[in-house]
Amino acid sequence: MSGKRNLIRSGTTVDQMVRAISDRIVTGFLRPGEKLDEASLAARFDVSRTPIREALSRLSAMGLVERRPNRGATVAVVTQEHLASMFESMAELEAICARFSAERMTAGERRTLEAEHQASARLVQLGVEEEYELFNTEFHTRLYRGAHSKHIYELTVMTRGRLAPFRRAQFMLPGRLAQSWQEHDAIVTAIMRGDSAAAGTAAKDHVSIVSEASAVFVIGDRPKGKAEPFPTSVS
Amino acid sequence: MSGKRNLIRSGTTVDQMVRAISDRIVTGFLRPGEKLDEASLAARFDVSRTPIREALSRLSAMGLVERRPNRGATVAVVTQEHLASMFESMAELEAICARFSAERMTAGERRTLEAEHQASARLVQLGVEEEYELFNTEFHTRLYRGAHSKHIYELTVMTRGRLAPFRRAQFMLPGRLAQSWQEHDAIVTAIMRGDSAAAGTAAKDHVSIVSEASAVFVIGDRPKGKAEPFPTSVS
DNA sequence: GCCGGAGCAATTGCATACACTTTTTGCCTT
DNA sequence: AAGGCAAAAAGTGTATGCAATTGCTCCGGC
Repeated sequence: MSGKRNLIRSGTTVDQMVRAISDRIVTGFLRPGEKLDEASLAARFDVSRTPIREALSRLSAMGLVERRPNRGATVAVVTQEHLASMFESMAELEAICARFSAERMTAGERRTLEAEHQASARLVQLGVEEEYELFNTEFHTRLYRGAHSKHIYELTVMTRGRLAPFRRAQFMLPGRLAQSWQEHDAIVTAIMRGDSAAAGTAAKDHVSIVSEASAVFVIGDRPKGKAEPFPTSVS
Repeated sequence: MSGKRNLIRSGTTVDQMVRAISDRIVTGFLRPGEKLDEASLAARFDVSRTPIREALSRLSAMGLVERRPNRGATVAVVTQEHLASMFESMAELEAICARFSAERMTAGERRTLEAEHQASARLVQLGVEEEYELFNTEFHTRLYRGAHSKHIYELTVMTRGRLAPFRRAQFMLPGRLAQSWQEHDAIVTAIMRGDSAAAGTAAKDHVSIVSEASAVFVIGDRPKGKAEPFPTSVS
Protein backbone atom coordinates (compact mmCIF):
# COMPACT_ATOMS: atom_id res chain seq x y z
CA MET A 1 0.00 0.00 0.00
CA SER A 2 1.18 3.49 -0.75
CA GLY A 3 0.83 6.57 1.43
CA LYS A 4 -0.63 6.58 4.87
CA ARG A 5 -3.62 8.77 5.51
CA ASN A 6 -2.69 9.84 8.97
CA LEU A 7 -3.54 13.35 7.98
CA ILE A 8 -7.19 12.43 8.08
CA ARG A 9 -8.95 12.60 11.34
CA SER A 10 -9.67 9.85 13.72
CA GLY A 11 -11.93 6.87 14.11
CA THR A 12 -11.48 3.44 12.71
CA THR A 13 -10.98 3.10 8.99
CA VAL A 14 -14.48 1.75 8.57
CA ASP A 15 -15.92 4.85 10.22
CA GLN A 16 -13.98 7.06 7.87
CA MET A 17 -15.25 5.10 4.90
CA VAL A 18 -18.81 5.28 6.15
CA ARG A 19 -18.53 9.02 6.50
CA ALA A 20 -16.76 9.46 3.21
CA ILE A 21 -19.19 7.38 1.20
CA SER A 22 -22.30 8.67 2.90
CA ASP A 23 -21.13 12.23 2.34
CA ARG A 24 -20.69 11.53 -1.33
CA ILE A 25 -24.12 10.00 -1.51
CA VAL A 26 -25.82 12.73 0.45
CA THR A 27 -24.27 15.49 -1.59
CA GLY A 28 -25.16 13.75 -4.80
CA PHE A 29 -21.62 13.10 -5.90
CA LEU A 30 -22.64 9.48 -5.99
CA ARG A 31 -25.98 9.37 -7.69
CA PRO A 32 -28.96 7.17 -6.79
CA GLY A 33 -28.81 3.81 -8.51
CA GLU A 34 -25.11 4.14 -9.20
CA LYS A 35 -23.09 1.00 -8.73
CA LEU A 36 -20.61 0.94 -5.90
CA ASP A 37 -17.69 -1.20 -6.89
CA GLU A 38 -15.68 -2.39 -3.92
CA ALA A 39 -12.34 -2.42 -5.66
CA SER A 40 -12.82 1.05 -7.11
CA LEU A 41 -13.84 2.50 -3.78
CA ALA A 42 -10.91 0.81 -2.11
CA ALA A 43 -8.55 2.27 -4.65
CA ARG A 44 -10.21 5.67 -4.48
CA PHE A 45 -9.70 5.92 -0.74
CA ASP A 46 -6.47 3.99 -0.64
CA VAL A 47 -7.63 1.27 1.70
CA SER A 48 -8.25 -2.42 1.26
CA ARG A 49 -11.58 -3.89 0.30
CA THR A 50 -12.28 -5.18 3.78
CA PRO A 51 -13.24 -1.91 5.47
CA ILE A 52 -15.09 -0.89 2.32
CA ARG A 53 -17.19 -4.01 2.55
CA GLU A 54 -18.05 -3.39 6.16
CA ALA A 55 -18.80 0.26 5.46
CA LEU A 56 -21.19 -0.80 2.71
CA SER A 57 -22.88 -3.15 5.15
CA ARG A 58 -23.45 -0.35 7.60
CA LEU A 59 -24.63 2.03 4.93
CA SER A 60 -27.00 -0.67 3.82
CA ALA A 61 -28.35 -0.91 7.34
CA MET A 62 -28.73 2.86 7.33
CA GLY A 63 -30.73 2.64 4.15
CA LEU A 64 -28.31 4.68 2.09
CA VAL A 65 -27.20 1.82 -0.15
CA GLU A 66 -28.78 -1.38 -1.30
CA ARG A 67 -26.97 -4.67 -1.41
CA ARG A 68 -27.77 -7.85 -3.20
CA PRO A 69 -25.77 -11.01 -2.60
CA ASN A 70 -23.10 -11.63 -5.19
CA ARG A 71 -24.31 -8.63 -7.09
CA GLY A 72 -22.71 -5.72 -5.36
CA ALA A 73 -24.03 -2.54 -3.88
CA THR A 74 -25.78 0.45 -5.40
CA VAL A 75 -26.72 3.83 -4.05
CA ALA A 76 -30.24 3.51 -2.72
CA VAL A 77 -32.90 5.02 -4.88
CA VAL A 78 -35.23 7.03 -2.71
CA THR A 79 -38.44 7.65 -4.50
CA GLN A 80 -40.73 10.56 -3.84
CA GLU A 81 -43.20 8.20 -2.20
CA HIS A 82 -40.63 6.60 -0.01
CA LEU A 83 -39.47 9.98 1.16
CA ALA A 84 -43.03 10.96 1.95
CA SER A 85 -43.44 7.68 3.76
CA MET A 86 -40.41 8.43 5.90
CA PHE A 87 -41.64 11.88 6.82
CA GLU A 88 -45.01 10.43 7.62
CA SER A 89 -43.41 7.84 9.88
CA MET A 90 -41.36 10.55 11.48
CA ALA A 91 -44.49 12.51 12.26
CA GLU A 92 -46.11 9.51 13.87
CA LEU A 93 -43.00 8.66 15.85
CA GLU A 94 -42.59 12.19 17.10
CA ALA A 95 -46.23 12.18 18.06
CA ILE A 96 -45.70 9.06 20.11
CA CYS A 97 -42.65 10.55 21.78
CA ALA A 98 -44.53 13.74 22.58
CA ARG A 99 -47.47 11.82 24.00
CA PHE A 100 -45.28 9.64 26.13
CA SER A 101 -43.23 12.63 27.21
CA ALA A 102 -46.36 14.39 28.35
CA GLU A 103 -47.20 11.37 30.46
CA ARG A 104 -43.82 10.24 31.67
CA MET A 105 -41.29 13.04 31.85
CA THR A 106 -39.94 13.63 35.29
CA ALA A 107 -40.30 17.03 36.90
CA GLY A 108 -36.65 17.68 36.18
CA GLU A 109 -36.97 16.80 32.53
CA ARG A 110 -39.97 19.06 32.14
CA ARG A 111 -38.15 21.90 33.81
CA THR A 112 -35.13 21.56 31.58
CA LEU A 113 -37.22 21.23 28.46
CA GLU A 114 -39.14 24.37 29.20
CA ALA A 115 -36.06 26.32 30.26
CA GLU A 116 -34.09 25.39 27.15
CA HIS A 117 -37.05 26.12 24.98
CA GLN A 118 -37.51 29.57 26.47
CA ALA A 119 -33.81 30.24 26.11
CA SER A 120 -33.98 29.36 22.44
CA ALA A 121 -36.32 32.30 21.86
CA ARG A 122 -33.20 34.42 21.91
CA LEU A 123 -31.70 32.46 19.04
CA VAL A 124 -34.80 33.20 17.00
CA GLN A 125 -34.57 36.90 17.71
CA LEU A 126 -30.95 36.94 16.66
CA GLY A 127 -31.80 34.87 13.63
CA VAL A 128 -28.79 32.62 14.03
CA GLU A 129 -29.91 29.66 11.99
CA GLU A 130 -26.84 27.54 12.54
CA GLU A 131 -27.22 27.66 16.30
CA TYR A 132 -30.95 27.25 16.23
CA GLU A 133 -30.55 24.15 14.13
CA LEU A 134 -28.24 22.79 16.79
CA PHE A 135 -30.71 23.62 19.51
CA ASN A 136 -33.53 22.17 17.47
CA THR A 137 -31.80 18.80 17.25
CA GLU A 138 -31.23 18.86 20.97
CA PHE A 139 -34.83 19.80 21.63
CA HIS A 140 -36.16 16.90 19.66
CA THR A 141 -33.68 14.49 21.19
CA ARG A 142 -34.92 15.63 24.58
CA LEU A 143 -38.41 14.75 23.46
CA TYR A 144 -37.35 11.32 22.29
CA ARG A 145 -35.62 10.61 25.56
CA GLY A 146 -38.54 11.92 27.54
CA ALA A 147 -40.65 9.09 26.20
CA HIS A 148 -38.68 6.76 28.46
CA SER A 149 -38.84 3.99 25.92
CA LYS A 150 -35.56 2.80 24.58
CA HIS A 151 -36.98 1.14 21.52
CA ILE A 152 -39.13 4.06 20.49
CA TYR A 153 -36.06 6.17 20.94
CA GLU A 154 -34.05 3.93 18.65
CA LEU A 155 -36.69 3.86 15.95
CA THR A 156 -37.08 7.61 16.06
CA VAL A 157 -33.38 8.38 15.95
CA MET A 158 -32.91 5.94 13.13
CA THR A 159 -35.67 7.51 11.10
CA ARG A 160 -34.34 10.96 11.77
CA GLY A 161 -30.95 9.78 10.56
CA ARG A 162 -32.40 8.53 7.32
CA LEU A 163 -34.19 11.78 6.78
CA ALA A 164 -31.25 13.99 7.62
CA PRO A 165 -30.00 14.24 4.05
CA PHE A 166 -33.32 15.57 2.91
CA ARG A 167 -33.98 18.33 5.31
CA ARG A 168 -30.79 20.24 5.37
CA ALA A 169 -32.16 23.47 4.14
CA GLN A 170 -35.41 23.70 6.01
CA PHE A 171 -34.38 26.70 8.07
CA MET A 172 -33.36 28.68 5.06
CA LEU A 173 -36.96 29.45 4.30
CA PRO A 174 -37.82 32.93 5.54
CA GLY A 175 -39.72 33.06 8.80
CA ARG A 176 -39.19 29.37 9.38
CA LEU A 177 -37.28 30.00 12.60
CA ALA A 178 -40.06 31.87 14.31
CA GLN A 179 -42.65 29.43 13.11
CA SER A 180 -40.60 26.51 14.34
CA TRP A 181 -40.38 28.13 17.76
CA GLN A 182 -44.13 28.62 17.89
CA GLU A 183 -44.66 24.97 17.07
CA HIS A 184 -42.19 23.94 19.72
CA ASP A 185 -44.05 26.16 22.10
CA ALA A 186 -47.30 24.34 21.44
CA ILE A 187 -45.60 21.02 22.16
CA VAL A 188 -43.92 22.24 25.32
CA THR A 189 -47.09 23.79 26.65
CA ALA A 190 -49.04 20.59 26.11
CA ILE A 191 -46.33 18.53 27.78
CA MET A 192 -46.21 20.85 30.77
CA ARG A 193 -49.94 20.45 31.12
CA GLY A 194 -49.55 16.69 30.82
CA ASP A 195 -51.95 16.79 27.90
CA SER A 196 -50.66 13.86 25.90
CA ALA A 197 -53.21 14.09 23.10
CA ALA A 198 -52.45 17.74 22.46
CA ALA A 199 -48.72 17.12 22.63
CA GLY A 200 -49.08 14.33 20.09
CA THR A 201 -51.00 16.33 17.54
CA ALA A 202 -48.76 19.36 18.01
CA ALA A 203 -45.67 17.25 17.38
CA LYS A 204 -47.23 15.60 14.39
CA ASP A 205 -48.14 18.93 12.86
CA HIS A 206 -44.66 20.22 13.50
CA VAL A 207 -43.06 17.43 11.51
CA SER A 208 -45.65 17.65 8.80
CA ILE A 209 -44.77 21.26 8.24
CA VAL A 210 -41.08 20.49 8.15
CA SER A 211 -41.91 17.81 5.65
CA GLU A 212 -43.63 20.27 3.37
CA ALA A 213 -40.82 22.74 3.81
CA SER A 214 -38.36 20.08 2.70
CA ALA A 215 -40.41 18.82 -0.16
CA VAL A 216 -38.90 21.54 -2.30
CA PHE A 217 -35.46 20.06 -2.05
CA VAL A 218 -36.03 16.81 -3.77
CA ILE A 219 -32.95 14.87 -4.58
CA GLY A 220 -32.16 12.64 -7.47
CA ASP A 221 -33.00 14.70 -10.51
CA ARG A 222 -29.78 16.55 -10.86
CA PRO A 223 -27.93 17.26 -14.06
CA LYS A 224 -25.52 14.50 -14.92
CA GLY A 225 -21.81 14.95 -15.07
CA LYS A 226 -19.55 16.77 -12.75
CA ALA A 227 -21.62 16.87 -9.60
CA GLU A 228 -19.73 19.76 -8.16
CA PRO A 229 -16.29 19.38 -6.65
CA PHE A 230 -16.49 17.78 -3.31
CA PRO A 231 -14.91 19.33 -0.25
CA THR A 232 -11.85 17.26 -0.73
CA SER A 233 -11.10 16.59 2.91
CA VAL A 234 -11.87 12.96 3.28
CA SER A 235 -14.52 12.45 5.93
CA MET B 1 -9.49 -25.31 5.60
CA SER B 2 -10.68 -28.82 6.34
CA GLY B 3 -14.07 -30.35 5.63
CA LYS B 4 -16.84 -28.74 3.70
CA ARG B 5 -20.14 -28.24 5.45
CA ASN B 6 -22.40 -29.02 2.56
CA LEU B 7 -24.61 -30.83 5.00
CA ILE B 8 -25.83 -27.50 6.30
CA ARG B 9 -28.49 -25.87 4.25
CA SER B 10 -27.91 -23.33 1.58
CA GLY B 11 -27.38 -19.62 1.33
CA THR B 12 -24.15 -17.71 1.62
CA THR B 13 -21.83 -18.60 4.45
CA VAL B 14 -22.67 -15.39 6.24
CA ASP B 15 -26.35 -16.27 6.20
CA GLN B 16 -25.61 -19.64 7.69
CA MET B 17 -23.56 -18.03 10.43
CA VAL B 18 -26.29 -15.51 11.16
CA ARG B 19 -28.81 -18.31 11.48
CA ALA B 20 -26.51 -20.49 13.51
CA ILE B 21 -25.53 -17.79 15.95
CA SER B 22 -28.97 -16.28 16.29
CA ASP B 23 -30.41 -19.73 16.92
CA ARG B 24 -27.94 -20.28 19.69
CA ILE B 25 -28.77 -16.93 21.18
CA VAL B 26 -32.50 -17.34 20.91
CA THR B 27 -32.49 -20.79 22.42
CA GLY B 28 -30.34 -19.60 25.27
CA PHE B 29 -27.35 -21.74 24.37
CA LEU B 30 -25.45 -18.51 24.20
CA ARG B 31 -26.43 -16.52 27.21
CA PRO B 32 -27.05 -12.75 27.44
CA GLY B 33 -23.88 -10.85 28.14
CA GLU B 34 -21.68 -13.71 27.02
CA LYS B 35 -18.65 -12.73 25.01
CA LEU B 36 -18.59 -13.76 21.38
CA ASP B 37 -15.03 -14.40 20.37
CA GLU B 38 -14.55 -14.27 16.62
CA ALA B 39 -11.80 -16.84 16.48
CA SER B 40 -13.69 -19.31 18.65
CA LEU B 41 -16.84 -18.96 16.62
CA ALA B 42 -14.85 -19.34 13.43
CA ALA B 43 -13.28 -22.52 14.75
CA ARG B 44 -16.59 -23.77 16.10
CA PHE B 45 -18.28 -23.50 12.70
CA ASP B 46 -15.23 -24.29 10.66
CA VAL B 47 -15.15 -21.06 8.69
CA SER B 48 -12.81 -18.11 8.65
CA ARG B 49 -13.25 -15.01 10.76
CA THR B 50 -14.43 -12.93 7.84
CA PRO B 51 -17.98 -14.27 7.54
CA ILE B 52 -18.20 -14.42 11.32
CA ARG B 53 -17.43 -10.73 11.52
CA GLU B 54 -20.06 -9.86 8.97
CA ALA B 55 -22.58 -12.09 10.69
CA LEU B 56 -21.90 -10.30 13.97
CA SER B 57 -22.45 -7.00 12.22
CA ARG B 58 -25.83 -8.10 10.99
CA LEU B 59 -26.81 -9.55 14.33
CA SER B 60 -25.79 -6.28 15.86
CA ALA B 61 -28.08 -4.45 13.47
CA MET B 62 -30.83 -6.87 14.44
CA GLY B 63 -30.26 -6.06 18.07
CA LEU B 64 -29.28 -9.57 19.08
CA VAL B 65 -25.66 -8.76 19.85
CA GLU B 66 -23.85 -5.66 20.94
CA ARG B 67 -20.57 -4.54 19.48
CA ARG B 68 -18.03 -2.11 20.74
CA PRO B 69 -15.08 -1.06 18.63
CA ASN B 70 -11.92 -2.98 19.42
CA ARG B 71 -13.68 -4.67 22.26
CA GLY B 72 -15.56 -7.48 20.62
CA ALA B 73 -19.16 -8.55 20.61
CA THR B 74 -21.42 -9.83 23.34
CA VAL B 75 -24.87 -11.33 23.33
CA ALA B 76 -27.26 -8.47 23.84
CA VAL B 77 -28.71 -8.18 27.28
CA VAL B 78 -32.41 -7.53 27.00
CA THR B 79 -33.72 -6.15 30.22
CA GLN B 80 -37.26 -6.45 31.38
CA GLU B 81 -37.77 -2.76 30.68
CA HIS B 82 -36.32 -2.94 27.22
CA LEU B 83 -38.57 -5.85 26.39
CA ALA B 84 -41.56 -3.92 27.66
CA SER B 85 -40.41 -0.97 25.61
CA MET B 86 -40.32 -3.10 22.50
CA PHE B 87 -43.79 -4.46 23.05
CA GLU B 88 -45.02 -0.97 23.70
CA SER B 89 -43.47 0.22 20.46
CA MET B 90 -44.98 -2.73 18.68
CA ALA B 91 -48.40 -1.79 19.98
CA GLU B 92 -48.01 1.76 18.75
CA LEU B 93 -46.70 0.66 15.39
CA GLU B 94 -49.51 -1.82 14.89
CA ALA B 95 -51.95 0.89 15.84
CA ILE B 96 -50.50 3.15 13.17
CA CYS B 97 -50.69 0.37 10.60
CA ALA B 98 -54.28 -0.37 11.51
CA ARG B 99 -55.25 3.29 11.33
CA PHE B 100 -53.60 3.75 7.97
CA SER B 101 -55.06 0.50 6.73
CA ALA B 102 -58.53 1.69 7.67
CA GLU B 103 -57.93 4.81 5.63
CA ARG B 104 -55.93 3.53 2.72
CA MET B 105 -56.57 -0.10 1.95
CA THR B 106 -57.92 -0.70 -1.52
CA ALA B 107 -61.22 -2.45 -1.96
CA GLY B 108 -59.34 -5.56 -2.99
CA GLU B 109 -57.14 -5.52 0.07
CA ARG B 110 -60.11 -5.13 2.35
CA ARG B 111 -61.88 -7.98 0.68
CA THR B 112 -58.92 -10.31 1.01
CA LEU B 113 -58.31 -9.31 4.61
CA GLU B 114 -61.88 -10.01 5.58
CA ALA B 115 -62.06 -13.25 3.61
CA GLU B 116 -58.85 -14.63 5.08
CA HIS B 117 -59.89 -13.58 8.52
CA GLN B 118 -63.22 -15.33 8.22
CA ALA B 119 -61.51 -18.41 6.87
CA SER B 120 -59.22 -18.48 9.88
CA ALA B 121 -62.20 -19.05 12.14
CA ARG B 122 -62.03 -22.64 11.03
CA LEU B 123 -58.47 -22.93 12.30
CA VAL B 124 -59.66 -21.76 15.70
CA GLN B 125 -62.43 -24.34 15.78
CA LEU B 126 -59.98 -27.07 14.90
CA GLY B 127 -57.56 -25.71 17.44
CA VAL B 128 -54.56 -26.11 15.14
CA GLU B 129 -52.13 -23.74 16.79
CA GLU B 130 -49.30 -24.27 14.34
CA GLU B 131 -51.42 -23.27 11.38
CA TYR B 132 -53.13 -20.44 13.17
CA GLU B 133 -49.77 -19.01 14.08
CA LEU B 134 -48.87 -19.09 10.42
CA PHE B 135 -52.08 -17.37 9.50
CA ASN B 136 -51.60 -14.89 12.30
CA THR B 137 -48.28 -13.78 10.91
CA GLU B 138 -49.80 -13.40 7.50
CA PHE B 139 -52.71 -11.44 8.90
CA HIS B 140 -50.46 -8.94 10.58
CA THR B 141 -48.23 -8.64 7.57
CA ARG B 142 -51.34 -7.83 5.56
CA LEU B 143 -52.08 -5.09 8.02
CA TYR B 144 -48.59 -3.68 7.74
CA ARG B 145 -48.76 -3.66 3.97
CA GLY B 146 -52.20 -2.15 4.01
CA ALA B 147 -50.77 0.98 5.57
CA HIS B 148 -49.19 1.74 2.18
CA SER B 149 -46.16 3.23 3.82
CA LYS B 150 -42.88 1.52 3.09
CA HIS B 151 -41.05 2.99 6.01
CA ILE B 152 -43.71 2.19 8.58
CA TYR B 153 -43.70 -1.27 7.15
CA GLU B 154 -39.97 -1.58 7.62
CA LEU B 155 -40.05 -0.31 11.18
CA THR B 156 -42.87 -2.64 12.07
CA VAL B 157 -41.34 -5.72 10.54
CA MET B 158 -38.03 -4.95 12.18
CA THR B 159 -39.62 -4.59 15.58
CA ARG B 160 -41.59 -7.75 15.12
CA GLY B 161 -38.36 -9.52 14.23
CA ARG B 162 -36.70 -8.35 17.39
CA LEU B 163 -39.63 -9.50 19.44
CA ALA B 164 -39.95 -12.87 17.76
CA PRO B 165 -37.70 -14.68 20.22
CA PHE B 166 -39.85 -13.56 23.12
CA ARG B 167 -43.28 -14.49 22.01
CA ARG B 168 -42.90 -17.99 20.83
CA ALA B 169 -45.26 -19.60 23.22
CA GLN B 170 -48.10 -17.13 23.27
CA PHE B 171 -50.59 -19.49 21.67
CA MET B 172 -49.93 -22.22 24.14
CA LEU B 173 -52.03 -20.45 26.71
CA PRO B 174 -55.49 -22.00 26.81
CA GLY B 175 -58.20 -20.08 25.01
CA ARG B 176 -55.68 -17.77 23.45
CA LEU B 177 -56.64 -18.81 19.94
CA ALA B 178 -60.27 -17.84 20.26
CA GLN B 179 -59.40 -14.61 22.00
CA SER B 180 -56.89 -13.73 19.33
CA TRP B 181 -59.54 -14.27 16.69
CA GLN B 182 -61.98 -12.01 18.50
CA GLU B 183 -59.36 -9.29 18.67
CA HIS B 184 -58.61 -9.68 15.00
CA ASP B 185 -62.29 -9.42 14.36
CA ALA B 186 -62.49 -6.07 16.10
CA ILE B 187 -59.64 -4.80 13.97
CA VAL B 188 -61.10 -6.10 10.75
CA THR B 189 -64.53 -4.72 11.49
CA ALA B 190 -63.12 -1.29 12.21
CA ILE B 191 -61.06 -1.35 9.04
CA MET B 192 -64.04 -2.39 6.94
CA ARG B 193 -65.96 0.52 8.38
CA GLY B 194 -63.04 2.80 7.63
CA ASP B 195 -62.98 3.74 11.28
CA SER B 196 -59.30 4.46 11.72
CA ALA B 197 -59.48 5.44 15.37
CA ALA B 198 -61.27 2.24 16.35
CA ALA B 199 -58.89 0.16 14.23
CA GLY B 200 -55.95 1.79 15.96
CA THR B 201 -57.10 1.16 19.49
CA ALA B 202 -58.20 -2.37 18.66
CA ALA B 203 -54.78 -3.16 17.23
CA LYS B 204 -53.03 -1.59 20.17
CA ASP B 205 -55.08 -3.61 22.62
CA HIS B 206 -54.38 -6.74 20.65
CA VAL B 207 -50.63 -6.35 20.96
CA SER B 208 -50.87 -5.31 24.57
CA ILE B 209 -52.60 -8.55 25.40
CA VAL B 210 -50.01 -10.56 23.51
CA SER B 211 -47.42 -8.65 25.46
CA GLU B 212 -48.92 -9.69 28.75
CA ALA B 213 -49.30 -13.23 27.54
CA SER B 214 -45.61 -13.31 26.71
CA ALA B 215 -44.47 -11.65 29.88
CA VAL B 216 -44.40 -15.03 31.53
CA PHE B 217 -41.57 -16.21 29.37
CA VAL B 218 -38.96 -13.79 30.46
CA ILE B 219 -35.47 -14.54 29.33
CA GLY B 220 -32.18 -13.86 30.93
CA ASP B 221 -32.59 -15.03 34.50
CA ARG B 222 -32.18 -18.66 33.88
CA PRO B 223 -30.12 -21.11 35.87
CA LYS B 224 -26.66 -21.43 34.47
CA GLY B 225 -25.70 -24.36 32.34
CA LYS B 226 -28.13 -26.00 30.06
CA ALA B 227 -30.56 -23.17 29.49
CA GLU B 228 -33.72 -25.14 29.44
CA PRO B 229 -34.95 -26.29 26.05
CA PHE B 230 -37.06 -23.55 24.65
CA PRO B 231 -40.70 -24.25 23.77
CA THR B 232 -39.69 -25.77 20.54
CA SER B 233 -42.46 -24.56 18.27
CA VAL B 234 -40.66 -22.01 16.19
CA SER B 235 -42.68 -18.78 16.00
C1' DG C 1 -31.94 -13.72 -38.07
C1' DC C 2 -32.75 -15.17 -33.50
C1' DC C 3 -32.16 -18.07 -29.60
C1' DG C 4 -29.22 -20.88 -26.54
C1' DG C 5 -25.06 -22.51 -24.44
C1' DA C 6 -20.01 -22.59 -23.50
C1' DG C 7 -16.13 -19.94 -22.34
C1' DC C 8 -14.20 -15.72 -20.47
C1' DA C 9 -13.86 -11.44 -17.92
C1' DA C 10 -15.23 -8.95 -13.96
C1' DT C 11 -16.65 -8.72 -9.34
C1' DT C 12 -18.05 -10.54 -5.00
C1' DG C 13 -17.32 -13.95 -1.16
C1' DC C 14 -14.09 -16.35 1.79
C1' DA C 15 -9.54 -17.47 3.76
C1' DT C 16 -5.36 -16.25 5.74
C1' DA C 17 -1.60 -13.23 7.13
C1' DC C 18 -0.22 -9.10 9.29
C1' DA C 19 -0.84 -4.74 12.29
C1' DC C 20 -2.68 -2.38 15.92
C1' DT C 21 -5.46 -2.09 20.44
C1' DT C 22 -6.79 -3.71 24.58
C1' DT C 23 -6.29 -6.52 28.56
C1' DT C 24 -3.90 -9.28 31.53
C1' DT C 25 -0.01 -10.80 34.11
C1' DG C 26 3.92 -10.41 36.67
C1' DC C 27 7.57 -7.80 38.38
C1' DC C 28 9.37 -3.84 40.58
C1' DT C 29 8.93 0.07 43.49
C1' DT C 30 7.21 2.40 47.48
C1' DA D 1 1.45 -5.77 50.89
C1' DA D 2 -0.52 -2.65 47.66
C1' DG D 3 -0.09 0.03 43.68
C1' DG D 4 1.57 0.97 39.27
C1' DC D 5 4.11 0.20 35.15
C1' DA D 6 5.61 -2.74 31.36
C1' DA D 7 5.76 -6.48 28.52
C1' DA D 8 3.37 -10.25 26.64
C1' DA D 9 -0.82 -12.44 25.33
C1' DA D 10 -5.24 -12.23 23.48
C1' DG D 11 -8.33 -10.36 20.24
C1' DT D 12 -9.99 -7.07 16.94
C1' DG D 13 -9.00 -4.32 12.61
C1' DT D 14 -7.00 -4.29 7.99
C1' DA D 15 -4.64 -6.11 3.87
C1' DT D 16 -4.16 -9.31 0.31
C1' DG D 17 -4.71 -13.58 -2.26
C1' DC D 18 -7.57 -17.23 -3.92
C1' DA D 19 -12.16 -19.40 -4.96
C1' DA D 20 -16.74 -19.00 -6.58
C1' DT D 21 -20.45 -16.72 -8.63
C1' DT D 22 -22.40 -13.63 -12.02
C1' DG D 23 -22.93 -11.45 -16.46
C1' DC D 24 -21.36 -10.99 -20.96
C1' DT D 25 -19.61 -12.23 -25.43
C1' DC D 26 -19.10 -15.04 -29.07
C1' DC D 27 -19.96 -19.02 -31.59
C1' DG D 28 -22.93 -22.62 -33.38
C1' DG D 29 -27.48 -24.48 -34.31
C1' DC D 30 -32.21 -24.05 -35.67
